Amino acid sequence: MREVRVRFAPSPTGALHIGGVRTALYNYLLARKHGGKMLLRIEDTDQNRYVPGAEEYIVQALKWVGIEIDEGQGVGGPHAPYRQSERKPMYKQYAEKLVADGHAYYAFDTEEELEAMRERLKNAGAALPQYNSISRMQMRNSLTLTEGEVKALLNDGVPHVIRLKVPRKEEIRLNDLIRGWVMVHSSQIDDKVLMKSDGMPTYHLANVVDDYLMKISHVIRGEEWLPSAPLHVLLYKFLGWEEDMPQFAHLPLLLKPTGDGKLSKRDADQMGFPIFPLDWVDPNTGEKAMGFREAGYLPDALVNFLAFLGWNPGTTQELFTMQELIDAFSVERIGKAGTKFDIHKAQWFNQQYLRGRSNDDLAAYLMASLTQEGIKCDREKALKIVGVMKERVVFPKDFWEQGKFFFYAPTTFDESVASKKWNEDAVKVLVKFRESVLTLESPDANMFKATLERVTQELGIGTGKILQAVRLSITGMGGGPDLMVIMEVIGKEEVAARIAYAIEHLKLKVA
RNA sequence: GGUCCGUUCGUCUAGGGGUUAGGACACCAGAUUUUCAUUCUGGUAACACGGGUUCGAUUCCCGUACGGACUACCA
Repeated sequence: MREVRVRFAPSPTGALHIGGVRTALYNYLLARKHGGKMLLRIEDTDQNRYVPGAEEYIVQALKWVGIEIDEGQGVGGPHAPYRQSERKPMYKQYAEKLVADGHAYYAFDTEEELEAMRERLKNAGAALPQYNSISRMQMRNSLTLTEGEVKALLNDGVPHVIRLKVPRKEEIRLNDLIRGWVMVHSSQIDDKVLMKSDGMPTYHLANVVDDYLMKISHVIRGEEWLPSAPLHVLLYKFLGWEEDMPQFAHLPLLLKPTGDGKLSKRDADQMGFPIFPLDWVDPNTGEKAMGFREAGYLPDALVNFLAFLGWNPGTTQELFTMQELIDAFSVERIGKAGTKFDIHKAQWFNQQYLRGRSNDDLAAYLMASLTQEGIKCDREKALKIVGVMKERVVFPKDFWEQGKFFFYAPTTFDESVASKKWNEDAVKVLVKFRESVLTLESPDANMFKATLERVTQELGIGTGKILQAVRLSITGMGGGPDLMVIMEVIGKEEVAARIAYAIEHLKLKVA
């Protein structure tokens, strides 16, 4: 079997879309599964759309999610350079060869002439107003001009492109790994530009030439490429590379969560979830977008989630490490239908992975948040907080955001809880509890608990009846982790102070 | 418009000529938890439609509908 060599070939026109990450992931999984190579090639043949920083972003993003590049931009390799703009001189000879072999031709038409042609065809009621086997005979190209005229134009440096001479009647067949045989008639394909007038190849030429030169065995890419895949097959044939043609696998698209249509940044913004792996600031517009990383997603959770968007192992196992994904992966099990993007599932994965982290790691997350807030906290305390919060967080930042009461006394109290649970009995208990607590010697959770129970017993009030009021006085909220542990963490003075404040503050409300 | 691709619970999906159509997320209910969350148990919920083929079709075939992609000297 041929060595598996796959490539991820993004265009540096902005931040890497999450769908792109999934494409890269599937490529990577296949490469690793078969002990093959994963390449990264930058497809920057459109100089107009180049966005500074995009390439670095792509490299960083792949690195963050754990997709390792064996060969390509950023790491080098035997087929360098891996940036198509730097490979510019290599493409022309293949285009020229196609011309020499009668499979391509020079075209000198101006933009206006092209526009006029389309207009004319449209008015004539043509199904598709394009440059093809019929219309090309009315245009200015090396098929209609004499050899001498063509030479003269070329010598004069008249701007021109090289177009593929697509056969008039030919059934083009393509065996896609995911979709099976796809048949397209050549009459449906237009004479695509192969070399642009600026001397750069178009995607179609560059992609085929590079995949051949880099010995790519499988082309795994988004479904948006399926319509032009037959064109690529034609190119392999005309270039005499049929034997080395890679296998194709066109991935189903990622769709927006509600309604229909391709997932876009707009949808993500509207629904408040990220669409890029990392934070991104558009250098042209200055527009900022939050990344999955910054939103608190763990890379292994994101990878697991992404892997399941369009693929499944055929078992009921849901949680997979990268290595397990590699072992279980197969292109055959990739689905055909588009996949709606459900951020809930991503959150669930994140929660699962976060729980899987050691308390030491989690404490580190919390301490990082605290440092940002300018709060000092020793490791022991952080460990305690993390231990009691672990089962209730989705994101690392939740330790801080949902646990602020560990560091700040509440200044406001949840109205609905106060109105329901704050009453004379509660206040009675709190007053006495506060006094008792102050007499304790560095109390732990159990001592707080014992004290509270003793007080309620003495007053003949059920602990359950007033516990939420106690919680309210300490945290300002009606829910949260083990209250006794909270008290242990903040200490008896703080407990006493908060109770006093709460009694004072809530007095008016109740009266 | 044309070409191509697709269609199983709300979502991701398993399955596949005869099944109580399975799982996960979400949702709902009960239990546990002194609260909330967790956890556990249970529940609601799907084969787009119409024709064939067949003893039998959700599964195979053909249409229709719906959705998507593509239709640039962009990738």
